[in-house]
Amino acid sequence: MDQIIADRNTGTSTIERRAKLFRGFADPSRLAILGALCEAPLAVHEIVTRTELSQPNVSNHLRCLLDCGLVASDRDGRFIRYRISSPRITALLNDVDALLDVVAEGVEACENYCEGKMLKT
Amino acid sequence: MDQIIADRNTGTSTIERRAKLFRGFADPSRLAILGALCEAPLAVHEIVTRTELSQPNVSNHLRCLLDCGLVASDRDGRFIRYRISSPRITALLNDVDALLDVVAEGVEACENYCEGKMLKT
DNA sequence: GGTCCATATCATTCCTCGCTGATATGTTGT
DNA sequence: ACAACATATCAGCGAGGAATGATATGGACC
Repeated sequence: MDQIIADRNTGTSTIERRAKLFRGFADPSRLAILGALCEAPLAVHEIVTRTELSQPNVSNHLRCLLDCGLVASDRDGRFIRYRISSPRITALLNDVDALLDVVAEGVEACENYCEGKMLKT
Repeated sequence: MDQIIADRNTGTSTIERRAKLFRGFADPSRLAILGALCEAPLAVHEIVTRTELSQPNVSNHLRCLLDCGLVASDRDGRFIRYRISSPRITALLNDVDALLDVVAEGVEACENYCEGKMLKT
């Protein structure tokens, strides 16, 4: 718990880094995108089709995921193909599912905070 | 990606469950609390001292974490001792640190979204 | 070069959530 | 029963960010 106040000089502590990374995953749209990319690399319009999200919305989230280093992109003709940047990401998603097996009902029940937004349509 | 639209009847799809769980971790205050509890079970006032968060704030977050099943509580005299509910949680936190080793700079650089809030003081 | 398609950007709106301050509940010891 | 401490609850404020619609960029093919 020393690290709670550590890195105060750098402006971003270990905890804040963790929180920021978690935030990257804490959105249904981004999870839908990552889930689709976990199966295969996809171009933007393919992601749009599969997730049924709007194109600007997907593009915005992809930029966020790209800046965060969670996905990578390669130009492929007129398309830009996105892919998961590291197998650690799929590993993390699997761990979350494993944890959900234990705490699923609890998470559903939590109405105070973490109400969250729903995936559109 | 069929599961994106699955469970529409239940109101909560797999993706939304995942997002909700991630949200539980996507806050510096809750991460500080969980980090402290990972080392040892603690009473509320001890968490307040270590994290330097306000007492109502800690209490609110603990309620959220308790409802979500991420922590458990036992009465111990006039104290209420909180503890991590499952070793899978510490495992998840370790995975996040492992992923951070890879994408740390990227996450720091992401200014578009996920600006996040800082830990107080 | 011009048109089409794929993708990115911008401004605005709306909603969620975290923090605070005051207060309520509850438990222990005298 | 009362005093003191530990914890929980509540209303209100403020900020961050997600989605939308319109628009801009940019490569590919004729």
